[in-house]
Amino acid sequence: MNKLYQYVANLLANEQLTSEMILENLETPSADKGDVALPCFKFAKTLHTSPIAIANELAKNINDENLLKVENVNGFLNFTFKPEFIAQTLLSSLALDSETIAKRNGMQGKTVLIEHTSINPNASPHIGRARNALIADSLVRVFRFLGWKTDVHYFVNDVGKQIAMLVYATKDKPNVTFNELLQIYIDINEKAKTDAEIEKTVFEYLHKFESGDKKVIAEFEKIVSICIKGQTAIFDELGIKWDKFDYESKYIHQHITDKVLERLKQSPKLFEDKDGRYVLDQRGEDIGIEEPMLVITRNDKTSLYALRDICYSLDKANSGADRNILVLGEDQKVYFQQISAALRLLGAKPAEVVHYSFVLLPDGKMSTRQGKVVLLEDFMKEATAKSNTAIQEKRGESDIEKAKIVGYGALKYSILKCSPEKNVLFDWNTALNFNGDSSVYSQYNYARIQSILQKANYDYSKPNFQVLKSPEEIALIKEIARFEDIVLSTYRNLNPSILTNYVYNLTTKFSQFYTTHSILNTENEDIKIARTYLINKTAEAIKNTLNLLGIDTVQSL
RNA sequence: GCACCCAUAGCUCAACAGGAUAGAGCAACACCCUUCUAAGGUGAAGGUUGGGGGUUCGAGUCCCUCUGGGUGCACCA
Repeated sequence: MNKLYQYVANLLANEQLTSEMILENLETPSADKGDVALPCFKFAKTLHTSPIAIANELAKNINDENLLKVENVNGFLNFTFKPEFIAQTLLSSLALDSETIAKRNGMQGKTVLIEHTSINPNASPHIGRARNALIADSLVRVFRFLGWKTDVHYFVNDVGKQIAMLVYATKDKPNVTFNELLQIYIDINEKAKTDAEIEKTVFEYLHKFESGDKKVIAEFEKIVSICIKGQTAIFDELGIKWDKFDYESKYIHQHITDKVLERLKQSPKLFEDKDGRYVLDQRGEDIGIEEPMLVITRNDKTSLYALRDICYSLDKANSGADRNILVLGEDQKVYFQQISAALRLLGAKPAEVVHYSFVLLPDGKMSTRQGKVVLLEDFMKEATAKSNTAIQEKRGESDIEKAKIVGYGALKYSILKCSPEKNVLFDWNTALNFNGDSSVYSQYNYARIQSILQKANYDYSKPNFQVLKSPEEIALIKEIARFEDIVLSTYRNLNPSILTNYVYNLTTKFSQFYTTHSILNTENEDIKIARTYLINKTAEAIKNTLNLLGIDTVQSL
């Protein structure tokens, strides 16, 4: 909570307007108007007076040595503080570390289960799927920062035609590698269009797998293992990890689907249709289709994906976690509503869902079949190559480790920058832009600060905050002080783009300060020490925000 | 056809729970490196917030409607 807001609220509170009522209405105006503003319009109804009169009344009794001026502008009461008071107030109460912020907000020790990505384990992920992992990974980091224990899950869809197809297509290729699978998958799908035998054999495989044929299960496991290893290796390179991989097949082989089906049979909503399949009648539920019905078994009463997903969702709901979050593509919106309705029918609480829209290319949608995709791996390579070239030009020698930090940062930033509900328009130029609104901008300025701090061979741990009073210093201090609220806002909205906006604004304020004021070459010792302290805190705020986005910093760039 | 999401500068995005004169970056134009990293800074230019109604003291933000894009509409996973 903004300390200046609290100060104003305490200053103004009276019998009619409690400090809570005032706090609710306070906002930050543009810098030329003041530091804190109170719009008085909402009080007009309850107090039966005009907003302007209320503002005048409130302003009348204010006599505070820390205020420079209080102005009533058409019902907005604007407060301008003495800069040294702002510096003192905000910096003395500043917290940027996880421990303090977690404690302050009382979230320590709670548990959140987050399921994400869970893509078909049949090929290398494209950047559309990566959006799922990137959003979720940032949320995991935010929860962890706020003191939560995180439990990150991946639901492996190891049952299904897509795996059976790969098993069929690779049966004569004992040493098939992950990178070959995408093309093999595309080819076999093409071939199956004209050759009906393929489909028939594939379904035989699937049937054997489901009914427990050990040999076929081993073949499925081999392919799935190659896929999961291949996919997680890529995500691992980006620092994205899971705690647990849950296999869909478990719900079949351990007969959990049968047990849940028995429970569903207790409900009048479940019926057997004319073909002998079990169907949930979901009419009357808030589901965005005309006649919502969820078919959960085949006519031989074996499970369809929906039933297995209900079983899995039940497990997650009953895991004991305080919160249960699922990051899911917008294509699954209606389907998720259906699973949620089924869960409620069983007396369980559905997950909280974060939907994201797809990544589009300049000439339209991605299409695996047309080969019109940008693979995550290719994006990673391009980003690293471009940043390494830039490093080479600047430093005279290449540095792959640093190039990866910079390149992967740009990759993550370009995708996380967009609010999840909006489509990301991917084009190489924007994504690999290392100037302006990009992660590189923040990493670069972070490195600038580190360079100064290395030369600052004096103690700056106990500064006199009150010597910081220039507009650039105050603007920077205010921005740093927002850090805690920004993390909480990201947490509340489950939206990492709040972090990208913040780190860019914060860095801009630093860069403006940096170009107008000198730190090491300042004559006045007090100012020199206070400024060094300030840039150290700036660096900490930049680093922490970038880390919450899954982006690393470098000491020099 | 029905349902949900989105539409803001030439392009890509902001605008904290409706608040004051809608902000950045990229591109294009003009400046600033003998001073702590120019992957930087400054200036000028760029807008009827897709169209039309409504609610409100106040609407990019809420409601209705139209247009355009994204997504989905039982027996795939």
